[in-house]
Amino acid sequence: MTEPRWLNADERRAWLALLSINTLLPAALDTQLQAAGKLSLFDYNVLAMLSEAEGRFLPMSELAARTSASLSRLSHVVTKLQGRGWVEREAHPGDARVTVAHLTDAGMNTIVSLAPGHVDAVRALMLDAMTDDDVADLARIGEKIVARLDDDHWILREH
Amino acid sequence: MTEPRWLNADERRAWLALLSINTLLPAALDTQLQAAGKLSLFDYNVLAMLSEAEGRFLPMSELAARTSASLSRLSHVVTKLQGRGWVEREAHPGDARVTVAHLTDAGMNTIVSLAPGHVDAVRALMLDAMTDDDVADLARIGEKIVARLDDDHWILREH
DNA sequence: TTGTTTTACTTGAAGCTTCAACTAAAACAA
DNA sequence: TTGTTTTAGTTGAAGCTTCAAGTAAAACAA
Repeated sequence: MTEPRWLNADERRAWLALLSINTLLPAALDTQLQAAGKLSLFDYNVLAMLSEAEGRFLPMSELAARTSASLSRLSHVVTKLQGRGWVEREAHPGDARVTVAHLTDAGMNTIVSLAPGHVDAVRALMLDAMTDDDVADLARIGEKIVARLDDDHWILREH
Repeated sequence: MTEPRWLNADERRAWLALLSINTLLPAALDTQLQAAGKLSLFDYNVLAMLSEAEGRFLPMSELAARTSASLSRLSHVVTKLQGRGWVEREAHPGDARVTVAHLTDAGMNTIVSLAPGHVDAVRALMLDAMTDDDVADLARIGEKIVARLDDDHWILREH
């Protein structure tokens, strides 16, 4: 019978802080984006990832990877975004299994108009609380955790 | 016309890492808890916060604060946990507006049996990826962000 | 070639969260 | 006291996410 190793003080502080950030930060960003354009943080990220991709399109699988989402979740959301005229589904020329999500001009205009307010919110809610060293530390530690959660996560790919 | 200040490399890395952790970590912990006891991470935290409170009870508002949740969300979840016999609702003696949530013996047994597996998962998914210094840095930076999001958040109260 | 497995995605239902509206008691103001 | 505001919580509906099941094409195996 092995005693479970309990959390020490720093471990507990780190874990509880992450848990709280996890709930509060997306909620605050959702509120901002909902007010600015009636979309969620996840919706925004789908549009943002497409806007940064070459040709503004990506296969559903790749888009799911870049938004850390399940294919099912993404499929439902793309259907919604398609209904708003921001995204279109297209066939992949080489592989008939693949669906390509394509950001429309209307979708591009939407993200361009929302980006400044969203970035301001990210700054106001977290970055402004931190020194430059803090930001560098968080980037380093955050990427370690991401690597542990998913060792070939797209953000770890060298650019 | 002011140009929006865009994110620099470290800011972008920190933000994208946090966003990914935010999606992947709760999902992985939900999976573990779902398999171990058919409950969500949020359900677990409600039970955990009650189990650590004196007398194993807390007003709904205080429990909502300690789980970073809205009262509405908590109310729905407490109804569900009540249905499973893990929590009871009681009247507050001094203030008739207040509902007190009380962890039952069955609820206590549930959390005691789930805690070791949950802590192991938290270790495996994030803490084991970090050095002791990383953990201390994350605790410090995380609490700064929490303070920015909610300046009198319960985890910042001195103990 | 034919059968099997894997990959990529979609769908509908069930469960969870948010939102707006509501109730009721406590606190405050005149 | 009476009226107003604030606090504490609940509820139902709408929207979102997950889950299980399904489709169809590509890859692989014999």
